[in-house]
Amino acid sequence: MTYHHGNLRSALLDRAATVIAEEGIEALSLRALARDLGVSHAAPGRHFKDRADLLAALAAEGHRRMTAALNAAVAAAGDDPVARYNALGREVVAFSMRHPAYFQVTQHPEVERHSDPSLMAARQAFGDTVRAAAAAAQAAGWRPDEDLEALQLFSTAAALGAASVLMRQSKFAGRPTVELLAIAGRVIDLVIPPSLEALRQES
Amino acid sequence: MTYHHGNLRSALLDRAATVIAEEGIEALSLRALARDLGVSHAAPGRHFKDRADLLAALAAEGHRRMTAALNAAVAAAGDDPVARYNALGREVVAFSMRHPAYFQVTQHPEVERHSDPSLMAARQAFGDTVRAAAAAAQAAGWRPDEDLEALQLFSTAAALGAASVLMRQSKFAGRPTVELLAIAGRVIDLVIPPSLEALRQES
DNA sequence: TCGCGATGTTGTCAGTGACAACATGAAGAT
DNA sequence: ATCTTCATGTTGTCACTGACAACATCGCGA
Repeated sequence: MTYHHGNLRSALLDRAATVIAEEGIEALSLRALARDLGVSHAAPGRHFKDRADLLAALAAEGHRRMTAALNAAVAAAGDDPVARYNALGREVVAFSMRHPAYFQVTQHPEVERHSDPSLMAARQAFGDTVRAAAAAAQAAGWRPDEDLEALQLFSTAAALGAASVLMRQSKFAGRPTVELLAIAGRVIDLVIPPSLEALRQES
Repeated sequence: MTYHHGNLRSALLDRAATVIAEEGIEALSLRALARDLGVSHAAPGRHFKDRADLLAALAAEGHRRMTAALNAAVAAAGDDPVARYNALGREVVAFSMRHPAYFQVTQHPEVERHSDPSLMAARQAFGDTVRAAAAAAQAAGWRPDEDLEALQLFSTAAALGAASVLMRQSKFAGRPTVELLAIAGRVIDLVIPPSLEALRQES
């Protein structure tokens, strides 16, 4: 019988994402992951310093995937900076529905306390993407007199907050994703209109 | 030596709030609470069915305290429904800073999955307070054409999301509370202006 | 004074995380 | 082909945890 799994680190991360999506972060157990993957209880310790280290790695990957998705959504939205930031906000919620485990782990307070370089770098890149899009929208005419830090806090809080509430409030459970995305879209439109043209018509 | 603590349930909840504020929810341990309070490891089991039950009780208390604080803030804001809802939003963030443990436990996904009747009632009362204030603000002229469910999601996501981000993002750590409340105030003003008069001047 | 329920206690079991020491596999150097 | 080294498995152990059982004490009401 072979001792070498060959790809255990990736398998642990993938399996962890499945468990988190199904049962939540607190249900994650290194020993259970090892059992699921057919290795001994100490094998995960060869790839991750401890349970927090695995969660940090998963959160780093989550941030990277989310940043990539946001950049893709922004690029697909054309040249209008207001439409681009609106698309970014909608993609935050869409991403959380496509990847509940990655989203949850990026937002979990236990993980945020972990000072892992890879995670901090991924978080920084996420912040840079949001900041650049917010600054461009403001420069184009959205809330020009507002402090950018407050604008950023406002828009990320609304998008991340809406994603979290839609994910876990029982009143939204069971509703079709397309309906939840529509509600989220209206929330994002309250944050920033869907286009510069729409912004001009508001004023 | 007396066997009867006399007030163990309350002491457990108080001590749990302290541990959560200092170390986070995942650091909470029933045995450690029992040690801290000088009782045996099984004593907490006489007051709470399990660890999740204690967290649910703490979250129920957190919701009750937050609802009371929101109602007080709304009442203190006078008769203008727009000013009242703005004050409610600011109080969400102020409460989270005064009572970090209660706030965290009300927002924790692990706790939200717990179907405890007292917690669900407290959550319902919180939702009723927010819904009533949002409906009154809308009736007075704030976003009159918008779906109330989307408006509510927008405003609660922004307020709760801002509170969470200010609490745990390292870029805000160490800043004086008065400064964080000022940033939060600007975020809430972006959700809803501070008065009906200010709302009229925007249009 | 007695009985009963509330609320403590000691004890046990299974699971966990973390770590140590040992075992195997793969890759590179000779 | 062989040897060495590092990566990555293994078994084992310890302390802590949650949960539960059985027993012990306390307080209150009859």
